[in-house]
Amino acid sequence: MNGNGRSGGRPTLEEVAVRAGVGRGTVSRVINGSSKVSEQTKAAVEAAVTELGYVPNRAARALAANRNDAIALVIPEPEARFFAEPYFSEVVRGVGAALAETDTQLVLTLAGSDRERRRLAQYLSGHRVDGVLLVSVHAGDPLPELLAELGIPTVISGRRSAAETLPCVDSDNLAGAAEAVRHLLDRGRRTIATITGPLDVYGAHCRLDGYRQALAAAGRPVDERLVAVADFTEEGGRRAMRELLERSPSLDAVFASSDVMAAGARRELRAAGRTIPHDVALVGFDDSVVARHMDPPLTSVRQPIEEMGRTMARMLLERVSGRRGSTGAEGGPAVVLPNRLVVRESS
Amino acid sequence: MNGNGRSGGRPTLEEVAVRAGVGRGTVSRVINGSSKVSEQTKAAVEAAVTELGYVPNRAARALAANRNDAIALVIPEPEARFFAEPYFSEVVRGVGAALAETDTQLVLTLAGSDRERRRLAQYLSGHRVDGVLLVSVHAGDPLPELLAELGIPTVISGRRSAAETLPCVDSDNLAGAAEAVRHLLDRGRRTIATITGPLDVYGAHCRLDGYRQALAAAGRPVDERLVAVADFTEEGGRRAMRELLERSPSLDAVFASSDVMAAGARRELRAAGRTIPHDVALVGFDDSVVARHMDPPLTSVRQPIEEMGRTMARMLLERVSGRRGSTGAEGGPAVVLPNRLVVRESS
DNA sequence: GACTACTGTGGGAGCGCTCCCACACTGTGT
DNA sequence: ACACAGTGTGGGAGCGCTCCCACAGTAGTC
Repeated sequence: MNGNGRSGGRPTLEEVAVRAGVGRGTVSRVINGSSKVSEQTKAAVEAAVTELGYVPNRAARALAANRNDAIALVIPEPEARFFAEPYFSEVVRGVGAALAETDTQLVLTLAGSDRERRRLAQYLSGHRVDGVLLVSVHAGDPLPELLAELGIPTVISGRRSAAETLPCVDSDNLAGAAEAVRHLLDRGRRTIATITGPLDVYGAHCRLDGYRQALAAAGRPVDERLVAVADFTEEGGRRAMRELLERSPSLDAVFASSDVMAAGARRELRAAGRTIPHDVALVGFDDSVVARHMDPPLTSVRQPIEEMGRTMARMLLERVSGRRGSTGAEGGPAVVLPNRLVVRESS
Repeated sequence: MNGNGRSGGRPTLEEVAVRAGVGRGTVSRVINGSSKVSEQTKAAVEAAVTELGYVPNRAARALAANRNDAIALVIPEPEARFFAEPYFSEVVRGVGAALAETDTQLVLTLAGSDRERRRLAQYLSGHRVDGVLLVSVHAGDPLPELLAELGIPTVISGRRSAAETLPCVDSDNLAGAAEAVRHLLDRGRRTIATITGPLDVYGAHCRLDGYRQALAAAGRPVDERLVAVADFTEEGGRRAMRELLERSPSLDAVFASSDVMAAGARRELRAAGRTIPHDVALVGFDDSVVARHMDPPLTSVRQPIEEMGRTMARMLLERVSGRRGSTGAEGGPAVVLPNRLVVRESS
């Protein structure tokens, strides 16, 4: 009937100890894979554990050991809407995969509205997680600093600037963009325009740099009239495309810094009577659902999002256990993963 | 330097009590909004709490009260890939919104591979969460039963059959499909075909029923040659469309039970030289990104996914606290939320 | 034979809460 | 005057662990 009845309840470590004919301490040592337990007693304890179906009580462990065996994944809500598409679930999958081996929980927290952010800050101050994974942090976000003050290990995805101080995992935006542009050059395109994201976003900036470097490497001059700045939205992509067509009607290729902007560009190109890829080749970035279902299917730069998630989680776990081992070693390494161009019919 | 130094550490309830000049019990009562505390002492305690920046220790609370203040959202991985698109993030957003008010954590668990499912079962047996949210459960899934045995409150999304026994939240698939078909009839379409999902999936079955009922209500006979069964994939949709065109070349409208299948159908229609919507009107289901970015943009039935998430979470919280209040009231209510047709250029 | 030097092991203390019993105090009725 | 319920309140006990000190046992050394 009730959940914690006398003898029917879940077994405790103490009961395991009695069953195995050893002390509590010994059982604890076995459970935690600690050293210095004779093979014999270890076997006895393990037998008792399986017989009783013992599962450690997480709360008790957390209380006694002053840790949580949980990390938080913080999702900035408003953004999520944009780049949510496969991104979100892929990150989660990667993180989940990395965590599957450990017995660390993944706690999901949304931080969209200001109210939610305040709650989050308060939540984190309660030290209810051992570490935090931050996805797509803005340059001015106070969260990383707060976490540093609280001494909570943090890993972010995507550098906020070239001089990122926090441990982070990023994809090689520059190389990805460069590859896209090189691909267009290889296809014989001569006048390649680009639609960028907001340039205060570091990733967007890198993609533009990649565009420039690829052209430069091919000995082509970079015509600034072929660069249009947008905001990662479809409407923005559309507007940018309109501008580009006006400024350089002779363009024959466009590299958009996101699939969604590419979708906007495609609409505008169609409206202007240009066919894809015949008149204008189009390449996007993200390799999202949008890319796969566009007409024609969009060539796009694929980020290894799942792997980024996995890497982030692993880095964080390392820092968590590192700190537990009293090392204060700061100075975050930045892991940069390669991107891959997925060629489809649009180019 | 270290995280749990002597006097710099986070304040405990006891310290709050001392500061406020009251006993521990009283502070606990105030914190938990419990009854029977005089306004005066309550104010004093609250002052002490803010002065000290007190945040209750979740682990201690969980241990003492034998609850977790956490619920799990179980995501069946393989599926996630398909219907992940906005679905996943929207559910999470809804659940998160509902949880924001309480101080319940959202723990995310993936259950893709068999190994992961075993780990999950083991995890859940540890009673580490107060309740579980199950997304898209298959008819034969043993998880619900396991949870019932463990006495862990559960809410699922989507009924597994007409006689769903578990508390669940679903969208009105039948009515949504019927509305889509009615819309096509209103547009003057005469020969409306449908592409269904696998019929052992209850939701797919309902959508087909909606199709039939709408036709019947309009006094149209249901021609079984206009029904093609597919599997929710794009390729399946394509194949089904091919069949339909062969069997009934004169069709002038198609209702597909998912946007992805509609995308497949669209490809096949194009290949067959039919224009959309001029020759054939097309309607999908889900109102996913695919629908918005299709060419032409796809009319689709929108499920209130975020609200479903919110509702699920609320139901679960209710059951969790209900059970805590020792009521064993079983017999799950099924909440069915209305769908809405989003009309775009494809019809 | 007494010394140190390990290796395993048992179990006390304590983590920060909640639960609940006991104890003031107030009133009200006899 | 006495008993009685009712309201606030204090604080003991205990949740199930981990940490760590103490101690028994064995082995090697002077």
